Amino acid sequence: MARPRSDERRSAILAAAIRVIAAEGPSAATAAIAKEAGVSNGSLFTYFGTKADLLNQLYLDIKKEMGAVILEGLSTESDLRSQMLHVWRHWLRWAMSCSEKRRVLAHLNVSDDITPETRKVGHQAMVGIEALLERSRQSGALRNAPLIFVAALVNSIADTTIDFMIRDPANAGAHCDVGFEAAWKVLS
Amino acid sequence: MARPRSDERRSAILAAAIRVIAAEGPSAATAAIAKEAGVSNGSLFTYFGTKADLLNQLYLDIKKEMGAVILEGLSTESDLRSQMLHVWRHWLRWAMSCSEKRRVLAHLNVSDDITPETRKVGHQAMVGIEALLERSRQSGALRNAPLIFVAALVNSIADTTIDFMIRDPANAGAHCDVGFEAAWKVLS
Amino acid sequence: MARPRSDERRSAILAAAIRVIAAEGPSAATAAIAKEAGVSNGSLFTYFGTKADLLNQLYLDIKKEMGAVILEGLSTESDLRSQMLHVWRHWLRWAMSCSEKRRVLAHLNVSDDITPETRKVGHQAMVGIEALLERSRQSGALRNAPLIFVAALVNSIADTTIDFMIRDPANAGAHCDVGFEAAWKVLS
Amino acid sequence: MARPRSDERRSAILAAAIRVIAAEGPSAATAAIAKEAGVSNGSLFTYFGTKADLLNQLYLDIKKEMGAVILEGLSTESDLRSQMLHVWRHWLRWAMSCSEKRRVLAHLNVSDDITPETRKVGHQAMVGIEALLERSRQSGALRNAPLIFVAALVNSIADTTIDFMIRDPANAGAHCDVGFEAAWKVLS
DNA sequence: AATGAATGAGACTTCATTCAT
DNA sequence: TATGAATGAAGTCTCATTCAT
Repeated sequence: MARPRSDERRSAILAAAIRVIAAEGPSAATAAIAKEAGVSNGSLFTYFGTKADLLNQLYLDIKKEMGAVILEGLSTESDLRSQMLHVWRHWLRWAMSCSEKRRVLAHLNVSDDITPETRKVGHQAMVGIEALLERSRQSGALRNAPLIFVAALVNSIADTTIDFMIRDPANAGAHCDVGFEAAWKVLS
Repeated sequence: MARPRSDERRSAILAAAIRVIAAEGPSAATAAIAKEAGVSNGSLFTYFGTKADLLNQLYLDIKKEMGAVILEGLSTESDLRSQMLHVWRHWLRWAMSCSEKRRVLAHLNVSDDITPETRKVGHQAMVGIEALLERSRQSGALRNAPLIFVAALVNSIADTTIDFMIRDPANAGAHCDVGFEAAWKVLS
Repeated sequence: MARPRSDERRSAILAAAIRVIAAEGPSAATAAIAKEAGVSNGSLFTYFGTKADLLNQLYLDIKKEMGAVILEGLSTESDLRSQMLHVWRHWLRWAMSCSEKRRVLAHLNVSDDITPETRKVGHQAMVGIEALLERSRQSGALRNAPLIFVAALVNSIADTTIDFMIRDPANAGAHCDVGFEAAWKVLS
Repeated sequence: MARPRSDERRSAILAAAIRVIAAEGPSAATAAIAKEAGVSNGSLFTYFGTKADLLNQLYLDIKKEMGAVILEGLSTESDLRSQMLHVWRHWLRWAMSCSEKRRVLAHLNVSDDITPETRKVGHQAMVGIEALLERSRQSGALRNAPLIFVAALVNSIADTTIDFMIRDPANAGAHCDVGFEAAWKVLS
């Protein structure tokens, strides 16, 4: 009966947080985020009870989007390498086009404000890719290492690759392929 | 005589900074660092004009130590793989035994307080390893990629490996070898 | 029709205010009171235009109830001491059983939000007792002091007595009698 | 070797707190107190770690001063009534001349910020008077009641008396005597 | 040079009150 | 009229940096 809590506002705040945190890091003031969102200082706290809350939800939002984008349109029929390549390109293309989100994610990955619980949930968003990795490494040298270790390795290779693509966009395509080469070698 | 007198104090502050920042992140208060160093609040600022200053010098210090440790005792006569393995083990062993420094480095790597200039200088500390990498990848698939890209890839693989070694010290040796396997595959 | 519709809601808010303010003091949030009353945030302000409003009305409500309870069943035929004793016991018994209201009253008695006007009206609720006091002190040592001063003295003795009864309920009866002894001595 | 922490500043803050809290209650802003003290906002917190800290120390300060003033110049040779009268007059005169301190004390007496520990220590400041009360009531009607109850009764009579003296200073002397009359009756 | 008190800009969060629904 | 989201002023406390001693 009252003005309903608006998803639009919530999203506006999250979007603003991305822009501001990408620019200033997670120590950005909530007031700055609110202002960027065109929302009052206090309003931010009706949507997110705490700054840490906002950070955690932001983390999950981005992580989930990333996980979804990566698997988008993946055909399970093609051979593994093709599937991995598909995933790889989706992944890096997303990261290139949402470089702010990626920056934010990088910041939050080392932030003490993100709870272990949140990290666990965030990890769920990546299980689809892990499954693919599991199959891909089946006959590779690392077939007996812990899967999450292998996943982390591939992830770090992707991250590094993205860094170079962003830093040197002119050769983004080439970097992307080099990165894939490296990742695939690790798996096989 | 322009430098403040006691190198000891300077070192004490840096060492304290490592402990405190490892525990609380780079947002740790300068007062906390000074206290941990057994030095007064204000004294910190005669050795480091600014908090950012302290952070930058700390970054360089650690980076340089890491670079030096890694190359320590490297014999240039053995074959490349052996040399790389030697480096790899030195590197990860150092990271394991100085986990606080590593934590700090991880924090500073994403800190906005570290200037590009500092990063460039820090990079110098790694050129020795880069030379080895250059030779190692000579006949590998990535022989035409930018060297610093390849170096970054190997670096990120090392970082990830260290994470797992610290998280699961019981299997540190195994993780170390898995990581090396991955890195070597990328190079060859 | 100028009044908002539901007296029930109004009462619910006042009752909730007693519970919340007894627990948290007069700085309790209006939102907390509304919630405790099962009423919306904003609704509170259609019944009480202002937080200070609510506090003032609450003060009067409790004061009036107290005044009424005290005189309840007072027979004007018995001798003065018996009447006073009757009043005294009613008074303290009420305070014991409504300790939240008493706490609130104690808080509001020193609150800057209660206006002089409200205090004056609240005082009216006590005139019945004052009349009895006036007769009781007729032949006492304080017969020439201002009545309201004497009333205030007796009132403060009652308050102090109640404090002890609440703090040490096991001996509430004894404390009650000691308090009466003191009050009666002041009057005679 | 640095600028020493100044007792003067500490006192200035406490004095300012008295003025501001007397006027606005204990919810007065620390910033207002600092400003009134001619001290920076943050400086207040080097002298009192917390607002509650300040309040507690303020409470003790006033309570101790009151306790000292009351006993000042008390000759133990005169008869009990004279001693009590001496005390009574000292007490009320102090309260009259330091009405702000008294207001503050009244506020803090009901504040949740004052810890039980502080209250206990504050109570110590009054033991001198309690001893006198103990002797005074020796042969009175309340000789068997708990001493602290009797003390509280006398205290509340004093408080009420002071209220009237402040409210009606023209007759302060008369009120003072009436109050004493009442208190003495309670004891005898 | 060393100390640590002083400063004051901000940070996060709360809350009385207003207003769209 | 009831609701609860929106507002923004305030409040307490922290902290990098300066400065008196």
